[in-house]
Amino acid sequence: MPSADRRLHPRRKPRQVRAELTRDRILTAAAHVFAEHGYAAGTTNRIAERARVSIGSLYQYFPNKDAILAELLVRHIDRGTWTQADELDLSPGSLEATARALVRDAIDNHRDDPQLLRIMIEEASFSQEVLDTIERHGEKRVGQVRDLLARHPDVHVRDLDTAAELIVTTVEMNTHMLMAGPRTIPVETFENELVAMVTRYLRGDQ
Amino acid sequence: MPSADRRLHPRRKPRQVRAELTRDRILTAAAHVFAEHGYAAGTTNRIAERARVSIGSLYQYFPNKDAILAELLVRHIDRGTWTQADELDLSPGSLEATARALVRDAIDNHRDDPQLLRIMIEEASFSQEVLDTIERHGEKRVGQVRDLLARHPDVHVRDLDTAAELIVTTVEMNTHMLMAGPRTIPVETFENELVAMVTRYLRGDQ
DNA sequence: CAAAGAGCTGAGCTATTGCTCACAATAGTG
DNA sequence: CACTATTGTGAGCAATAGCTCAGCTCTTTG
Repeated sequence: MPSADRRLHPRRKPRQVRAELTRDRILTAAAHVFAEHGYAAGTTNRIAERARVSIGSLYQYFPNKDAILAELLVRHIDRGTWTQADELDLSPGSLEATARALVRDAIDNHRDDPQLLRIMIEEASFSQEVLDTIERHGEKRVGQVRDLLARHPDVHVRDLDTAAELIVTTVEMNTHMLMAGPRTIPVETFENELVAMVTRYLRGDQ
Repeated sequence: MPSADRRLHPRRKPRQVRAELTRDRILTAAAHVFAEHGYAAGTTNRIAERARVSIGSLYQYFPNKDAILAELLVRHIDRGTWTQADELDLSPGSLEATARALVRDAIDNHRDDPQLLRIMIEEASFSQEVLDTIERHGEKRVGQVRDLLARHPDVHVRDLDTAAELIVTTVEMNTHMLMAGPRTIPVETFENELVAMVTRYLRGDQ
């Protein structure tokens, strides 16, 4: 299992529609296989088999296994989450609504394929390039939340940076746990409590 | 990589001191190797090498690779954490102290070897037997917290069970994130904010 | 001290993986 | 249609993993 292969870009760019289709089939299959078997046990041969594509074709578009997961991850990140946060009500008294927006965003983000996201978050040992992408994305989110908190009149916390980091992790991870495990708590209950937690923390009236 | 081997118990029980020593050496080495290379790349040969023990000896005490991580995990779980929670002050006004105890507990639990714990939490694909152990441990903790909340006069939340689950996950995961990544936030600041969050949530004064 | 069993060794087996490459099939172009 | 570029194939290679086993060394015991 070669771990430090830096080449993540396809060795051949698709020029015909057929090729683009094959690429997509591979990615779709990979998503299913990774979600079902995990990253380590999700072999490239299995992916090719599931995509009804020869193993050779797979390696025409992806230089190695890591690149497949990387592409999957980048696609997931780029696919417009976080669109709601810009158009938020920042007037006094709207803190709970703001918190709810954040929580909803996280929940939506996990709905598509919680298993695959689990793999991507937990199992993968990524190359530095991909790790940087994740890191940047995380910082971006924290930054956005920080700005949001800074603008909102109802927010009273000691340190904005810490608060932002804390909130992002809390919302993300709790949602993650809820969707990953056996659904023992109804989603609405969960959402309400999580929103309550974030709201009360941010409001800060002791 | 056989994944569903149910036999987790050693094939030979140590009867001489020498054997017990070897076993411990293997476990210690495994902890280091897993922490350093991750689970997948932490090969049994590497573990044996680091333990200065032949690969054959390793397989006399552990039927397979999974069993090693399993033992490591069980040991970590069994090693008395959570001792503080029983002797807590439950009088009115002590809510923050209670929350702080929970947070401190989590932080202490991560101090020994955060890397190894990271592996154990994230990377391992465990057998059902080990998963059950983890599950039971998690439920136990949530149960303890639930009882704690039920007893404390200052706690005002809608649903105790959800609150308990939420708190355990939040405290655990935030701590986990803090210790795993590059220490960007000082521990005291983190502790204070996390305590504030939990306290305000539990107090529930809207 | 000698027999017996516990403990230990490591070359190497089996299985599997990520991946290559020589070739075949198909699509685009004059 | 002929020719080229693009796309697709899959047997099989090299590497490496987990793990076995025949036989050695060390402890214990009488």
